[in-house]
Amino acid sequence: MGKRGYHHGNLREALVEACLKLIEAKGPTGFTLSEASREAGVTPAALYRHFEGRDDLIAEAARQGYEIFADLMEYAYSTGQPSSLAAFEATGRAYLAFAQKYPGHYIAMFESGVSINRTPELNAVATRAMGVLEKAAADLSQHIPEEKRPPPQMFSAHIWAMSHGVVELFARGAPGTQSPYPPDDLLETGIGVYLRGLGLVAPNS
Amino acid sequence: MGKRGYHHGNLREALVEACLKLIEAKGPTGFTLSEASREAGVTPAALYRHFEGRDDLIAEAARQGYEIFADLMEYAYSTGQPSSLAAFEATGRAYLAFAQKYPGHYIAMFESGVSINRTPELNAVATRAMGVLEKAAADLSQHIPEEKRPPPQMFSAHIWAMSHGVVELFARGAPGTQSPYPPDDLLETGIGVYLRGLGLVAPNS
DNA sequence: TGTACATCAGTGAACGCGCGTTCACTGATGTAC
DNA sequence: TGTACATCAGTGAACGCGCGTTCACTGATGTAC
Repeated sequence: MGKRGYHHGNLREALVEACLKLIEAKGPTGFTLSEASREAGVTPAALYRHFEGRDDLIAEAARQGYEIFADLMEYAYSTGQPSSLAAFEATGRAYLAFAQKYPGHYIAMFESGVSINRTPELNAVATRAMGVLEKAAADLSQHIPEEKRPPPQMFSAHIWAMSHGVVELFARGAPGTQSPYPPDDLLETGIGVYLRGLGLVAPNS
Repeated sequence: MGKRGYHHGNLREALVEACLKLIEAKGPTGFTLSEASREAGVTPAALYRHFEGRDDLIAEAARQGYEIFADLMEYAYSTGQPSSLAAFEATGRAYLAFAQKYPGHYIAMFESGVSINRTPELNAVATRAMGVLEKAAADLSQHIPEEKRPPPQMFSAHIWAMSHGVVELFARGAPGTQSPYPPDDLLETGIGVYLRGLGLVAPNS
């Protein structure tokens, strides 16, 4: 493990990790490929053995992120079964937990400008990940009286938006935007109010 | 107006505009000061007559953004008076409208990493802007039965998070994240459900 | 109206630097026999 | 177990380039008299 002299052994991964670290620190366009190579303990030219360039590197970071994300979301979803409410709330918590534990991946996925259609694999894994959230929303919306049931896609878009907003504004060290509430509580209560608005949880619980 | 030969006439503003345009196109760290100067039709050195450097330039862009934003929010708020619900909803719409009309400013304000505490003026105008949202939320929360009333700061954090999430995910040409609903509708309905959850609008309206 | 002078915004040359990308190379690893 | 050879991951030198920042300068504008 680590470098064993001339051959690194696992350079591709080391470069992705360097990239994640730098993205976290300086944003997706705030670092250079030379920095990433240096961080991995290798000449800049070596990077080109593994990636076509910057976009390719970031896309791989995003792909790995979606992979982890999809797994976490699937696990959370199944954890809450058979209650569709519990499953839904678990995915919400998993979303935030992922963003906090893997900020570099999160940024690569949602803030770097990599297109999800860049490669078929990227598209596939991203679809799998977002599919869990949509499924959880669709399950849950079965319980809403039909006449006041929003389309599940709209439902999940609302939840995704609130989750993403909480992450961006309150979970990162955003400048001057700290709120007196921890992000977990904010998301939990926000989703709670929203679900109450849909008639999915008791009005005065 | 425009450049009149040797003296530009309004270079400071021209540089801010170039900066906004470039931020919009390439993100807050994706452009160089040389590009910005070139865009303004001027030597890179000229920029230093007006700004200390990159951060200073972006901070000024953000400051101007907060100024516009605060005015828009105040106008929207007063428009909805005397109904606190109407005032609140108007500020929500104004938020989204601002983000769409001034994407460069929006990014400089909320995604560039400029600290709101960089200068006293920046802090002051940012506080003024966010204060409107908080005031609208506080007004409205008077109408919530006391025992189920969340703290107004939490209330406004929820709304801000959802608004920001809608902007980031659905209002920009985000990669592969387009939803079948226009952002305006998404935000309107999302806030609607949320307010219903607080008992602020009729359950089946 | 004209002239002399102060002010100051923008110039252009210069600097050292690190960047992305290429290339022929070299040295470590794996494998056939 | 040993040897010859193929493979291939990483090197290091090289390139041209644009960057940020400085500096003494120049030329336009404003103003005092």
